[in-house]
Amino acid sequence: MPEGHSIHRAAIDQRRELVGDSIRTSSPQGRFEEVGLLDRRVLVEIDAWGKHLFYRFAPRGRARKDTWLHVHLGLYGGFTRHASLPPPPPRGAVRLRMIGARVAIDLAGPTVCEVLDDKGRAAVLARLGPDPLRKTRDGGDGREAARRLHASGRPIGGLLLDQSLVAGIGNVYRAEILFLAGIDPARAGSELSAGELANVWGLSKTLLAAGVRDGRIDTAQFLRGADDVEAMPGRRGRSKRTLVYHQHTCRRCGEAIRTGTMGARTLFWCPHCQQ
DNA sequence: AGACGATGCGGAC
DNA sequence: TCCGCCTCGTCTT
Repeated sequence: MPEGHSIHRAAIDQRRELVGDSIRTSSPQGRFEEVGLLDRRVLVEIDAWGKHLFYRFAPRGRARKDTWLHVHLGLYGGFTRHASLPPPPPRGAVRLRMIGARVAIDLAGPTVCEVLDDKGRAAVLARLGPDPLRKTRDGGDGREAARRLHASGRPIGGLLLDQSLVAGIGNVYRAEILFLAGIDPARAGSELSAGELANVWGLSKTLLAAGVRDGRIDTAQFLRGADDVEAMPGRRGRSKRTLVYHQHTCRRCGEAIRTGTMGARTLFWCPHCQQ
């Protein structure tokens, strides 16, 4: 489920159906102990930054300050939407259930589900680099991201997973971005030209935005002649189409795709197309 | 019934 | 560098 595109997709969908409502919150599974702090507050905004979601709740009673719900899905977290109210009994381990006036949303398996004040939220944001899916704070032209990537002598394949440099890219997109950019993942960030860094940023924007639009990862659409790439079986019906991630043969040149570990994750690349 | 893996990441060593 | 978190569909026994 979760690279940056899934998070922004969830923000868009939930914004439409939850924002403006007074939300009933509960933790059926019981592992979210602060859940009562949010109950019956009005949800006024949902914001996504990289792989993080922030839900802003209006003050209740005499309180003055907004309260933020911070969610990070981690590796296997996910949302389930219930269109009919009241929602059916929770299925599986539901950490948080939010019931609005129109829909109910269940959250299961997140790495992070916590209540934050403004300060706490700012501290999370301070650890994140620019997000190519955002239009402000250098989500714009990518100069800040290029600066951060260029400042490191570590391999670009690892840098793209470092959320403090660029926020939102995960293991699938890093492989696809570097393939389409024609960059060998082992090259140092400091070694990349301004043009290459601009290209990495542009591809990050383009590929992630397509992921938001499509509701899945489909990078095969960006390589001419790769229309026949087969969709990989996905866990929840959604399947992805990739050019190098979990592929054996290069779609462009036919060379065998190489695999290795970089940034503690499996990296896929084409030794011929990525120099 | 049990093992395994997955688009993530912080913390211990 | 490795472990553990904590979830669940799929595959194996």
